[in-house]
Amino acid sequence: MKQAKKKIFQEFIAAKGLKSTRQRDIILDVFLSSDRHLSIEELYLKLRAKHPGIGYATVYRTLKLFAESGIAREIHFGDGQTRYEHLAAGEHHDHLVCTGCGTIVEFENEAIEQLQDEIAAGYGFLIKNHKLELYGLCAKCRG
Amino acid sequence: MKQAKKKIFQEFIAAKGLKSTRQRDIILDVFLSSDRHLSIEELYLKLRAKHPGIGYATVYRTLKLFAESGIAREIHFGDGQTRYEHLAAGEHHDHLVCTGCGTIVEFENEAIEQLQDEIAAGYGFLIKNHKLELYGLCAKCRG
DNA sequence: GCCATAATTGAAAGTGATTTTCAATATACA
DNA sequence: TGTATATTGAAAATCACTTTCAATTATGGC
Repeated sequence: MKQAKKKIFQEFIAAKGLKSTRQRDIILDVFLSSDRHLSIEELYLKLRAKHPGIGYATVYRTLKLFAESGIAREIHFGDGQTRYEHLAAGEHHDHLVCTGCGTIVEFENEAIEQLQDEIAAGYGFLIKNHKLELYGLCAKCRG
Repeated sequence: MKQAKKKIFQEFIAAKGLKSTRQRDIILDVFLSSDRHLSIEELYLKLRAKHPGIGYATVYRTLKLFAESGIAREIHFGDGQTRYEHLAAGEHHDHLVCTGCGTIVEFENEAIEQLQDEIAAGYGFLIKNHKLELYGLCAKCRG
């Protein structure tokens, strides 16, 4: 599935008339083998550890391309940091965020998605995507 | 209901040992008589039209106070702008955002809220608040 | 009202995250 | 291989706020 995403990205690059570069390969590789929900800063530091030559701007630019190509999604948890998570085609999930320790849990719920579509339809909207985040305290932090 | 919010804010100010100022009164007044979901920039411009003396920093500071006092809520739609919406006590709603024309529709759905609590409970979380935004095209923009 | 104390203000400087600029370099294709 | 064009890294610029600071303004006691 890592290979599948790499292939999708290569095709995206080719279709756009862009070029395949050493940096993009490295960033994609490190990105795909990282935890999900990594902030750009965290990914940059991880990259720098093995590949000191890679610049900040390149990481930003490349992550945007990942999102554009569909293999990644940008997420904001309101802490001022942008995060990207890698995503399989068609996959979708929402987040539970612990405001105590920062733990992030992913979940999927078909019933909620369906309700959303119904609500949207009621207002004449055609939903393209959505964002659902639940903020609270995890079991540990509830004390 | 505008009066009710003004009263809540006055009480908040008093309880915190803060002062009631001309600027805060003006900003609150303009804020409450504005469309919901106004960005800070938009509110600032609207304010400046009638009250040229009011500074940017004061608007930012005052909106934060509104949020703290409970009469307003900060919202982010991922366009890099912070918005504030005025809110009646205990009120909660979510948003439908048209990515075509920017129209924002508010909605409430008890069934979704309940499902959220169930999901959260399943992971041991105690939910404090949540954010649900549906992005898509409104009836007009579906064309 | 008058004073003293402390909060508030506006302008400007400072932040932090992200973007842009630009000259040098690398890639793709003829 | 040559050439046109995309990409890169470093540094400067931008954007949306936040902080600083000296001047101004409320508030409570007398």
